[in-house]
Amino acid sequence: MSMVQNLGWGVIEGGWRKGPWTAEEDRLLIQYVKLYGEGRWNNVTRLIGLKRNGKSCRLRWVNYLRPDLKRGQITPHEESIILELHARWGNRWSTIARSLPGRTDNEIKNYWRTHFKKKGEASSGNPEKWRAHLLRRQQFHLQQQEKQEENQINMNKVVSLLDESENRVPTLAQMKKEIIYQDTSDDLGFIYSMINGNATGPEASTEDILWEWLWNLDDFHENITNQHTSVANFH
DNA sequence: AATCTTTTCAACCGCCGGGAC
DNA sequence: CGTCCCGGCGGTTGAAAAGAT
Repeated sequence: MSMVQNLGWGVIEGGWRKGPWTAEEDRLLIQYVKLYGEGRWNNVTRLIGLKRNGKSCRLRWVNYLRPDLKRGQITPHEESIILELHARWGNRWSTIARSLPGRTDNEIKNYWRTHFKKKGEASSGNPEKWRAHLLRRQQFHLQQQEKQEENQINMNKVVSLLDESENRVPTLAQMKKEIIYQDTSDDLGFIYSMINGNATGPEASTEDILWEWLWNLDDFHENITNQHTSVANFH
């Protein structure tokens, strides 16, 4: 096996790079898609000079770089869809993924395996862990709600600004920038501080009630997001 | 603070089906 | 026909992150 120059992670094997992608490699792949579109992945090396085989490039694009990907934690709503469709289809991850816009089969597969694979991991066998899981998510979504309310306030500012000054484009662009910045700030540190602080769970409340509550939060979140999008598109 | 254990998830692999030649 | 190439799928891996001791 003289072709293999290094068995370690992220180094050259037989002329192709493998392992985790660098920012520069991502840049090149994005450049490729911009110039030549998605597909024909084995042309990437020839046309852009990225030393990755076609399969690796495709995977990186569809699972990570695609701009229509929805990042961040799986929502309770999404989780319920995953559970429902998995019950119906089994491990047909790509089929399931088609019902979850912005989520990849890989992501769903990982999620299901880590949360529901082992018998009783979360659901029946290990109530403490399951409750901790629900609590963590509950706190997350509460925080999410606060963030969205903040954004709502900013959005109102934008709207009133729009009303006042008919054609002040630069000001509006500035506000948009501000909102987008807040929207994408992805600091999860608060979750842990909240858990450490007052982590006495929703004691004997039945799961069903909690679920319903989480669903409402989720719907609220989606509402706000949609409003935000429609304003952002209105420039 | 240090080390050992567990979990997560990005990226790999082999396999397969479809289309081009 | 065959066979070669590509892309898509699902299972698996192991480095890094998180958690436990």
